[in-house]
Amino acid sequence: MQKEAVLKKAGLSVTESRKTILELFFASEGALAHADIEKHSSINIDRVTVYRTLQTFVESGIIHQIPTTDNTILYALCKDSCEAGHHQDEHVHFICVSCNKTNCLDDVMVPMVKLPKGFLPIQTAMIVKGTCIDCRN
Amino acid sequence: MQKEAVLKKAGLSVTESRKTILELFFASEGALAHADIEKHSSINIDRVTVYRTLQTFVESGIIHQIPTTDNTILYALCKDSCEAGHHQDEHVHFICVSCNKTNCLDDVMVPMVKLPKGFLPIQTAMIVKGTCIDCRN
DNA sequence: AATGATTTGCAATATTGTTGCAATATTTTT
DNA sequence: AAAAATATTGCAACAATATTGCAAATCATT
Ligand SMILES: [Mn+2]
Ligand SMILES: [Mn+2]
Ligand SMILES: [Zn+2]
Ligand SMILES: [Zn+2]
Repeated sequence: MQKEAVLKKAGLSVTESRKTILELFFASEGALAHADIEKHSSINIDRVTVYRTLQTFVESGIIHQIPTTDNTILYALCKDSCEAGHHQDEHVHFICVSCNKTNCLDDVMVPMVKLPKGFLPIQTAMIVKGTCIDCRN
Repeated sequence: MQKEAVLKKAGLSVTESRKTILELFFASEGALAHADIEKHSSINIDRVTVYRTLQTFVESGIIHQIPTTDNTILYALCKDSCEAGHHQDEHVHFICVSCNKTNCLDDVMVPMVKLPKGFLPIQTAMIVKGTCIDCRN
């Protein structure tokens, strides 16, 4: 889908900042952190705008978050099937310890897991750390 | 195991800060973030010392990290079987969206998952968000 | 108790995140 | 196509979080 189409489908205004950030996600192999976006965007986008755009994109179901253990949040494009408020991204995420890229393994679904009595699951994330296919040489 | 024993087993000096922080983990039901420790420790521990202690504890296999999507890192006690450099904590973590506590589900192991050719896993984390047993009333 | 090694707290600095508000850009209406 | 209404952006100021070097204090060893 085109940048503008994605924004319009989500009911968002089409602005330069949003198109530029979306462009970055389209072009990127792996997931992006706030800092990546601030550094690599073609035009200059204010730090605050980046924060707000990422938040808007998450809420609109355009991108999803990937938890990490380094005080950053990673973001990656959602499938078209994701919608505002209701994400459908239960695939596994792979963080390469060598190149440090994070991949969405779109074809690997997060397996169900049986929880103790009383725990009611809503959403499950699975993050695998290891060596990615590009780094195994 | 006693506080001092834990530290000695890890080959660490036994200091007031370390005992106090360890105490907090023993007393806490759920996982702790840096901020929790800074706020709730009985004696006053400098912010920098808290950072350094957490790092040391992770490296020594005393605590393990839990990834989140809110720019914090959560920490919880490891099993006795964990050792420096080589953690053995592949259990599921449960974050309650109501009370916001994070539990180690020590008895729920992270299931294996088949990765695409070429991806070599080292460690897997699984975080379930939902409603915990205490909040289902 | 004295020595040496490690840890701690402070200060200074850097990085990251939040908020209000006026200026600008976008969408909708006329 | 212009005007009006709405939404977004950037700036500034601030708050919160994280990092580093170094001297003082604490801890382990003798
Ligand atoms: Mn993903
Ligand atoms: Mn745990
Ligand atoms: Zn790699
Ligand atoms: Zn709860």
